[in-house]
Amino acid sequence: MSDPPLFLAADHDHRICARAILAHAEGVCRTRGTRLTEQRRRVLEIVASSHAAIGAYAIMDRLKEGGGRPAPIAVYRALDFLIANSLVHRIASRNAYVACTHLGPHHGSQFLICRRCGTVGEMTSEGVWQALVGAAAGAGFSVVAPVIEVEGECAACHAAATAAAAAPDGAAADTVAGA
Amino acid sequence: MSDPPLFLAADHDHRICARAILAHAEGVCRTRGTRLTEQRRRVLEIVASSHAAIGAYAIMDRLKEGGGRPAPIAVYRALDFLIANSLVHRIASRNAYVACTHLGPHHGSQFLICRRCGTVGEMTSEGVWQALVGAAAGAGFSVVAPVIEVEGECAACHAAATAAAAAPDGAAADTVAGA
DNA sequence: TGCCTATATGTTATACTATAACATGGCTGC
DNA sequence: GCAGCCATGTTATAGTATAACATATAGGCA
Repeated sequence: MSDPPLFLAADHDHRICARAILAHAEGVCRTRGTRLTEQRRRVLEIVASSHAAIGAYAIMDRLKEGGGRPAPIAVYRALDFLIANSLVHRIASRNAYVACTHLGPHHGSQFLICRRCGTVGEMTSEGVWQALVGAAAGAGFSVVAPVIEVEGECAACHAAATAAAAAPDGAAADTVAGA
Repeated sequence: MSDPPLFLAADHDHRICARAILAHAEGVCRTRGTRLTEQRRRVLEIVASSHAAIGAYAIMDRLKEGGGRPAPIAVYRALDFLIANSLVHRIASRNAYVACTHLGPHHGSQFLICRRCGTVGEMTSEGVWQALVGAAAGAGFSVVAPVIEVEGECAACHAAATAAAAAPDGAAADTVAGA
């Protein structure tokens, strides 16, 4: 079990992540005979430009920076394609989208969404899957497509918040926690 | 472990469910000193009128049948109150709402949504919770508010679909499965 | 090559979901 | 009564997603 960490340090070189995601997408499309068109590629690049989820209209705004005047439907079409090919995931609880970082076959991811920094970690826990399928089966329910999106705190933000709370009256306290 | 079944038979007397939900709501409000106003009660009645999730605008339409002309915000305010008091749950993956049927204290429900009949079963599996918290902790993530919404098939619909698929060329096949 | 077809994109309009901002009403405790 | 809080009314708008139809482009095949 040498899974890569779900949450990378804030100062990691994100270009490496983005490149890996794009390279993977090209491979997937080549294998399946589908087309990673310029528009789809640009949407994927934008979605993959950070580990936070991004909304469809924010994607559209980013596309406009490139000079075009895309309509919402263009973004949704690209997202539909990317989601159908498991290159992007929809975060239903946020109406937003993240690039898939689990670059291999698997059934069902769980998304860990940090409430402070917004970073989304994609987890594929066999234990969670089995617990869920087992519990559902106990109710006679057969699982098809689980949506598991967990709001919480990533390690870095949790540590920062804890440190801020412990500080007696430091100026840093409200820059992180706010409450 | 004598939990009530998550999915009741299609022909169950739903008035009993609805009455229990309303009675529970009255008890909760009495205990907390909050007010189950007429508007909130009517919204809860509508949400509790079936075990399927219902959208905010469908609730509004149902309210109109009663003669009023409620604005969307009125429905959302009532829903906010009901959700804050754990009397109603939001199904993020559907932008819809269901009445809480787990009438006691608990942390985090899992929702099983039948793709055929739309019925939502509310499950509170300790095993799923522990698996999720444990797996998240392995990534240094502390869980605050999980959203677990599982699309699948309830036992009744699964049985009906299986029977239809097994029938050689029965007329009933496409009335259930469609594909 | 040139046509044909399937797929992708453009264009316009609209549906669906949710909230902001401010005014009004009504209950409760003094 | 009235002060304060909570709930509701009213109007407007923000945010998310899709329908319907026209056009363009890539790639296969005669």
